[in-house]
Amino acid sequence: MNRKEQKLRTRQAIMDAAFSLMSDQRSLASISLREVAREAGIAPTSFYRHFKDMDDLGLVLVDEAGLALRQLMRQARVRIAHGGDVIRVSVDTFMEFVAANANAFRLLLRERSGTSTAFREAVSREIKHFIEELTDYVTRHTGLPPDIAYLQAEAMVKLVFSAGAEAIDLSAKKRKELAERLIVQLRFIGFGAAAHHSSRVAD
Amino acid sequence: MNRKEQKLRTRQAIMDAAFSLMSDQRSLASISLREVAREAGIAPTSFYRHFKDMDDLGLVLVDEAGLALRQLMRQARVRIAHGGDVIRVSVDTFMEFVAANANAFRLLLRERSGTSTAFREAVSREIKHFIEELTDYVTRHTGLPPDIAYLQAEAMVKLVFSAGAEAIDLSAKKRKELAERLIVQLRFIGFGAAAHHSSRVAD
DNA sequence: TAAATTAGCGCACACTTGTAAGCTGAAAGT
DNA sequence: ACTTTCAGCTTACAAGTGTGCGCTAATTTA
Repeated sequence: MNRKEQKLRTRQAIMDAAFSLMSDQRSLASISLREVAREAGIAPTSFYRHFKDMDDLGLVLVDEAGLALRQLMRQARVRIAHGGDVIRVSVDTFMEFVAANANAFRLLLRERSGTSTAFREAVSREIKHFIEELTDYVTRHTGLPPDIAYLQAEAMVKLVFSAGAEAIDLSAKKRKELAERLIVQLRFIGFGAAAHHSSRVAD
Repeated sequence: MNRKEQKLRTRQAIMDAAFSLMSDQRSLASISLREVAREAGIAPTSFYRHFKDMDDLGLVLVDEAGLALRQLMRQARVRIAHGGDVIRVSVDTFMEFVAANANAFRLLLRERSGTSTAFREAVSREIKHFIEELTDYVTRHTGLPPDIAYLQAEAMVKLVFSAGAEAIDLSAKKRKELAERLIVQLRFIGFGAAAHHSSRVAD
């Protein structure tokens, strides 16, 4: 019984090693299998007992980052339920996530426009997930038709991710300013979507 | 005199080689100096007669891509002057650029969240340039105060780039659909910004 | 015309990389 | 108690990397 457990522990050590080798200066693509093994404290060839190759590892890491992102959303929902402005709470929660899970977020950002189709698709899925959840929320709370709600949610998520990318290596102060700007911009979108809808209805 | 000219030609051959080695599967970071030299038809060590190292080359390429982007803006302005919807013309022009200069755009996208601070700053500068030009346009054509015009322009540019990133490996048909969605989203922002302004004035 | 400059080359070196092959010892299964 | 399984190891190799050094041949300068 102890055997499976130990294997899982090593597997986790490999994943931790890979994450910790990432930084603003190193992308996953620039990290070698041997480096990861070294950091994880195993022989290079032992790596293969856990992952087919570095790409295989990468996909698992993307999934993990996506998971963290979904936990973030759940946390945001809890906070919103406790009262407070929806947009502000969401943006603040997101910025906290970016600051706390910088490497995970960097991974998502980089692989979004990276060289591997599989990676890009994996990240794409995570973002789509995000958009769909928000679409759902928007339709339920504004009564906007689904197509417009989707456009609004998509624009918002893209803006938030774009701001997150910018925030990732900014000082806390600058990040706060960025968040404030983002909040206003999100309101533009919300307002615009609502106006677009009512002008259509008026026709 | 022929000496300088030949040198420039080789330099250009190196840059062309680097660009042509890039694709959706290969990033600049994954291309070796030796590969570039091979593609350019020179000895590996001859590379150093033109660039300090691959990073040096990369920065020059980012600048080139930025230049192409600015030419794009100029072209869009010409088209707008010839009549037609501003947003639609801009989006169409942008999408044409993305399709025609896929590798240049990919370079910008990747290095925006890449591992080199110098690269990130270089790309950041290009995008900022873009935003400032648009801010200028918005203030002149809507009479919005500069701070709101900036927020609007920033949001629009971010959305456009985000869509460009998505469009880059899409079929022409899907790209067209994406462009249509983008246009609506940009209108949301324009509308929202204007509404935000007038509600403030009303206070 | 003689001297100086320099783009480009070949060779060489010290590394790093991914991964194949085969061994070992301990845990799990019988 | 015996056998099977298998995580992790060592060793090994071929391929690729960046770059220092010194040469050559042609252009530019004086």
